[in-house]
Amino acid sequence: MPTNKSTKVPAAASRITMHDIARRANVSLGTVSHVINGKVSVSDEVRARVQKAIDELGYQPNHLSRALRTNRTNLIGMVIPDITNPFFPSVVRGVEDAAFRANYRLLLCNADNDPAKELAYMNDLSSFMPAGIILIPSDNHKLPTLGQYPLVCIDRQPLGWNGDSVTVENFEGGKTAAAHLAQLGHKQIAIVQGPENVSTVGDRVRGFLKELKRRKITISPEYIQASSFDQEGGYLCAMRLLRLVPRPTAIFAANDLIAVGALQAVKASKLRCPQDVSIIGFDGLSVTDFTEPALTSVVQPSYQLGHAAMRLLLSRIEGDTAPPRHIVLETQLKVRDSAQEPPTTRR
Amino acid sequence: MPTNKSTKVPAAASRITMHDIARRANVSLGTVSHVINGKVSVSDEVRARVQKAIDELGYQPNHLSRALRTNRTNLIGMVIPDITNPFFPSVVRGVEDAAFRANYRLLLCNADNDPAKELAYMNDLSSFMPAGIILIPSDNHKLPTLGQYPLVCIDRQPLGWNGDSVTVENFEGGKTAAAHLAQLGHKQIAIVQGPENVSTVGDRVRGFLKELKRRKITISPEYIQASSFDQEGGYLCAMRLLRLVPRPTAIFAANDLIAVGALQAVKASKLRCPQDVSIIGFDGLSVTDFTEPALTSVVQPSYQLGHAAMRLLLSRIEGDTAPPRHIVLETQLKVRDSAQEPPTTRR
DNA sequence: TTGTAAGCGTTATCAG
DNA sequence: CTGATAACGCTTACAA
Repeated sequence: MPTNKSTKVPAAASRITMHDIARRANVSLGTVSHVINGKVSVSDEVRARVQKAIDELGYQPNHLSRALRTNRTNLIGMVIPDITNPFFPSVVRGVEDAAFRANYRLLLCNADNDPAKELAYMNDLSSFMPAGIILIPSDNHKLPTLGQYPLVCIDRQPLGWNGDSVTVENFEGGKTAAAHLAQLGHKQIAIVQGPENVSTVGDRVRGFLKELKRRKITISPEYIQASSFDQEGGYLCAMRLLRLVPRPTAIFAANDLIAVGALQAVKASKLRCPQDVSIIGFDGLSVTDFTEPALTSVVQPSYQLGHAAMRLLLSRIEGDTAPPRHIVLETQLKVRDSAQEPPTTRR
Repeated sequence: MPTNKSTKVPAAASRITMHDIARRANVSLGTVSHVINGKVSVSDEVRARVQKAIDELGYQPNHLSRALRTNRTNLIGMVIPDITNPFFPSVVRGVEDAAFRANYRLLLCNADNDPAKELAYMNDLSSFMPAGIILIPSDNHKLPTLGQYPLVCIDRQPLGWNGDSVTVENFEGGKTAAAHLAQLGHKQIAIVQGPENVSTVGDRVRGFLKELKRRKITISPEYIQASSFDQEGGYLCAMRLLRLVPRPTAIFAANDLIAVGALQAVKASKLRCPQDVSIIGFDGLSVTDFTEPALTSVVQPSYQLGHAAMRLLLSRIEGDTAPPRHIVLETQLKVRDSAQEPPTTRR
């Protein structure tokens, strides 16, 4: 180990600054700035000299000092509930791709499904002077008054939020799922819904029920179970449903993890899916490819969700002051192997 | 729509600064800084006055200007191949949790498995004066000379990299997998390995082969297939293997997605897993819970990988100048249902 | 077309 | 213990 009497880390070799460029190119600091930003015209000769110096010294502008001056960074704050939830990575990717193309960078925060942590992050983010923020709320709690940057909410909507948003047609998606089961001939249909304080869930279930009603299919209260948004919850709720008499011939799960749990419950009950019980999920996670049978599911365009949100945010950043926009993306039924005709009507 | 003659967005209400605090508390700017940073002692009376002003005005320090002065932000740059790959989210989460606790924030970049994009991001990151960088390399390409901040490499190792790193015992993990299959009685064992330019893969396969050799189990070259790191690759390679005579009784897959593909190939070939063909994967992704049968796999501690890397980085940030450290985490065999005795030796 | 200088919000040095 | 003041690296009027 090298002897080092000083307790301090030696100062890192400092970066190349515009001063260095100016000195080497024999021009003033302002001129360097002019060629870099291209807002003020500069003679070709000087421009070339400056450019040469930039290349030779490998100069890279300092985002921070620039931000301090212009009052805005090229940072986009993104606050999500939990990157570990398989629905979110592709949303994040959608945001990042759109951001990267426009030369913005992503400051990612996991609020951990904790509104307090979410708030802490939102406040903290403002210290970075972000160009804008994208939020996937942890639940539908009310948002405190925001800072001075544009904000777009994705997926779930905070209570009373009427700023920009990008969501999917949860209500329509629910209807689609109901129509599919009804068309297959199901009459005994059960629902495993998710947590009540998540706005998307309510919409899905309401759409589902509405479509059933339209088709004069009634569903008694004990056929509706509320679960957490995971596999265990789906398993437990489905177990309860499968013991009912008459046993439901189909189960609508409010998301795919619940659907996977329900599938396991069917198997654990020595029943077959889809021959005895059909299952239909929501989300279109890739895990639905791997189950046996592959899950029929209402697919959300998760990547598009992020991408659209970022594009909307960009327009705000560029000064678009139109009234709040609410972009709603379509869902799509992906028919696979977990739903077919109910046993009684089978030929 | 409101009439708005000006094309410019009205200047946002500017944030509260230290000047505002100073004015309200009737002290100088420097004094405010002193109470905030606590490095210089301040009389209780003045401290209270300043603190009161801070609370009343809801002051939050500006990270950017602070960074400009101190030459360091509380940002951690993290460059990963693709957040959409199910192995990475939990690594990211591990990093973020450790970072958050120490009051650092995460700047996340998807290099998209593209070394050029990776390099671009690494350069760009330095413009934010990050306190440090965590990199999961896209492949084993050589790293260019880095900037002045500490860097920790996770998982895959760049060629010639001898700085700090956190990896898992891929070699040992491979041996474990081999030992498990051998103990079950398998003799006809095949391998579907991943891309050659990813350092982790080679280690897994080498460990696997070494253990087989030690046990005097030979494996002919056509039993080893190279696949991409995904399900399709696994499916195709496994299909080829299953047509060989004698047919392998077990397949070692270099990662879980490959294993899932292999499982589908077994089913498509009208064979049963594990009765006819055993499969063992690597990673311990949650998808292995959902397949039928559930996959036996060598589990990597992905969250720990990120967490340990961030803690190592923190120690560097705080000035630890010890020689490069190479942390190697253990893998663990998770025995589930996809591997059992080969058909011939079954009682 | 080029240069000068003020200022963004902090920290840190040095007098008072 | 408190207060001026320079400096961090950059942008931007404005002057030359």
